[in-house]
Amino acid sequence: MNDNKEKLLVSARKEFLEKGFEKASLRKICTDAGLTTGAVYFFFQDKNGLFGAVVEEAVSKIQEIILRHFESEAQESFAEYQHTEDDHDAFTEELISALYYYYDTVLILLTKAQGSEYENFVDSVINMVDQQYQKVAAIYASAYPDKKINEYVLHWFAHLHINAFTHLITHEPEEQKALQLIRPIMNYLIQGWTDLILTDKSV
Amino acid sequence: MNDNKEKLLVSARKEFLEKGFEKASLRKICTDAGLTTGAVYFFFQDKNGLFGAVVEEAVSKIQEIILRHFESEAQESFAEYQHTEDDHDAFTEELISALYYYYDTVLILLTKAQGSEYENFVDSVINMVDQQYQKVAAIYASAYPDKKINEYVLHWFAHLHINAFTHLITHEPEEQKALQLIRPIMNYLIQGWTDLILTDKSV
Amino acid sequence: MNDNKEKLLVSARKEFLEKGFEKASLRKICTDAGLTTGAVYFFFQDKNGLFGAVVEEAVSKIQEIILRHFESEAQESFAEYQHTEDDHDAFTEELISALYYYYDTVLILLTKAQGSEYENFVDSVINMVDQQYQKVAAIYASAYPDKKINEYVLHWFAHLHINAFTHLITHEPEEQKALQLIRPIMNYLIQGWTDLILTDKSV
Amino acid sequence: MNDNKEKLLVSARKEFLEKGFEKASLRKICTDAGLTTGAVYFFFQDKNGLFGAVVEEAVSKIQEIILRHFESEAQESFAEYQHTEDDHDAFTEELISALYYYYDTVLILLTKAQGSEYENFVDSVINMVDQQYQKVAAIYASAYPDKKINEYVLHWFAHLHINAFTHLITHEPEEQKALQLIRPIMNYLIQGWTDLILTDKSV
DNA sequence: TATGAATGAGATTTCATTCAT
DNA sequence: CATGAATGAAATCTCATTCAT
Repeated sequence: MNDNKEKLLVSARKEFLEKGFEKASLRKICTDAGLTTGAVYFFFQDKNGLFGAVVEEAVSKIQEIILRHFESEAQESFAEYQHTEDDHDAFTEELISALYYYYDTVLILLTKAQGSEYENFVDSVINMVDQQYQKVAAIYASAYPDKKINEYVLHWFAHLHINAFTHLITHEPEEQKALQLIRPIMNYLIQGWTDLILTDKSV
Repeated sequence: MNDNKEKLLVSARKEFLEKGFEKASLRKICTDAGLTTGAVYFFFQDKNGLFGAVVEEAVSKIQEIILRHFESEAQESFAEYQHTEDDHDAFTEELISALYYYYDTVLILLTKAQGSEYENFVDSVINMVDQQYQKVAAIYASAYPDKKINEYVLHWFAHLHINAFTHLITHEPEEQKALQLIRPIMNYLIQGWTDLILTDKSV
Repeated sequence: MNDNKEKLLVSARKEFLEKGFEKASLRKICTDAGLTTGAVYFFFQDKNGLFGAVVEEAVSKIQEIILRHFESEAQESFAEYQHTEDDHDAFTEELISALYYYYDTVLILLTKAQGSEYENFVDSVINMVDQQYQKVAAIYASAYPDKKINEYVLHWFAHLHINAFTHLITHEPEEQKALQLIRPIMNYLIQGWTDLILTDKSV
Repeated sequence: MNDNKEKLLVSARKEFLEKGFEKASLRKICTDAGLTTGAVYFFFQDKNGLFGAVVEEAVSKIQEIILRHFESEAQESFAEYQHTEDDHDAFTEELISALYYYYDTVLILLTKAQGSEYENFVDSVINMVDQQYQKVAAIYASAYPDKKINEYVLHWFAHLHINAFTHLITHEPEEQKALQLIRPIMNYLIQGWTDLILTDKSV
């Protein structure tokens, strides 16, 4: 890849992390990269395009991990589904690993994307999770005909699931510690699934 | 109170809600209120001052409710503390009531305050909760000498407690429904306290 | 005199001294005086009028002292003129006394009047001195027919004479010390008169 | 150097000379240069930066001349010091030459810099002179043990020395005439040194 | 491939002044 | 006698974007 493009990406990541998308100055990004203002427009469409280039690898990796996990879940029968705790752990670990691999970028995505085309990234991930949750909940529901799904709580849990990760990466900079911290939290979440999301139809 | 000041406040609230603090245009706020740009500076210090005037009532009401709840908790012995579920419900209801009373303003505070002097409002509330949690946890810990406190999870629960409310108000516009939704969630949170925050010292 | 008018003058003097005429804020002046913005326009024409009211007493006193001194000089014959050193001392003392009596106001007049109708006050005083110097020089010249007047130096001396006072008041806050300091300087100036201002016609 | 930058500098110098730093309008400067307002911010940091660019060459030239003169003085013994009148004349001429070379700019610096980063330029020059005067006075004092230094008059003479130049350039637009006028004045100043600055200790 | 220059629209803010009451 | 409200014009500055070279 072109040297200057890489320099631009590096200083852009730095600037976005410091100032956020909107307050980031293209002039400063270019100066820091040893280039001039117009250079950005050779390599990228515009400010948003630059931002996209900064985050796209992390974005697609994260999406890929989540999607893959969901697909594997989807192929399981309900009976199998009960025993996928190992899968779930593996998924959590892989996700954590990716989040910390792209640490700065993920931070940008989570806290500094306002105004950019990725400002809804977290929401979109939550939506993905939400849809998956709905599918899984439907399976559960068909297995327990006397239970019904609490839609709102289901949404909240999708939110919570992702929030557990975002809170972690914004508060614990070390991956190893993060891994230890996330486990009891995930268990707590799983427990909530059965306790909260499925409620008695009679109520 | 002056008529035009009120108009200014109304159109400011509208603009802040639509665009967020930073992208909100004073020009537009004033034009919408039928005034000229400089008028803001008669009634308020500056853009931040205007924002403050828009949110201050809600802010102090919310803080007052939380603080009052914490003080009442502080005056209870540990034995009593076990039986304060009613208090807790009352607190939750009062808070929900305030949040929905100041619906738009709360939404601004939660999602549109970036760049203003209130951009850390949610964090400051979480901190208040966090400190209270630490006190309560210390009481628990002294009651169960073989348990220790998981600090990170404690922080996360403070975050979660507030998040339960913010998620609610950003996803459920009707107060009555909100009240029904929040109850099982609060119970789930309380359960987490004993399950997650206090762990065996031996581990 | 009206109480509020007096208050206005006091806080105006303070503000002008701190910020200078242009940067002084009428709003602040009025607030400090416990009044509102429009009040100034009842008592005074405008900002310049207020400034004028602040300085006028000092201005006319200073002008009166100088003018009176010049008039007394004008009534003397050349022979007498040689012996007016005492007069000169008395003048110097009276001027110093007035300058320190109106200390703050004089400071404003000398260093903070830019932009006001009095921004040329010092220049106008220099002009008065200059004109007097021209008269006196003409008398000298007619007494010494082989000498001619160096016009530029004459101007500069007028400037210097005043500058000696302005430098003094801007650098020495105590009147007594000022009086001691000014004497040798005045002597030095007087000496320059004969040495510098009148030069040989042949040259 | 860029054409438009030069145009900007030219119209800025004109505007600063007419209105002074604070009242100068960037809009007008840019319009006069045939550019838009923002253009200034490509070439310069801000209004102050533009002002700096307008005056910096003159400033450093003037400082350099004064500093060089002081250094050469510093290397002389007291005996030699008595015979440096030629040096002094050369210095005066060089300074006058520079002042008139940068005529407009010097005028700006002397009378129109209020509010800019150069508003204390004259004072800083006076300070330089003052410090040099102190050194020289100390040499004199050690040569005449029965004399003491009059500090205030010393300061005033530093002021006067510079004032002689500023008065000249603000009142006499022709360099040749200026050169003729400054000589007797400098002599008068030198004479004052021995007469005024050193006084009998007994007094 | 990149530069350097410049645009143009917008932003907030300041302030003396006016005027109905 | 004074208030309180509002104006309106101007100010500096920021910035993504464009484009000829």
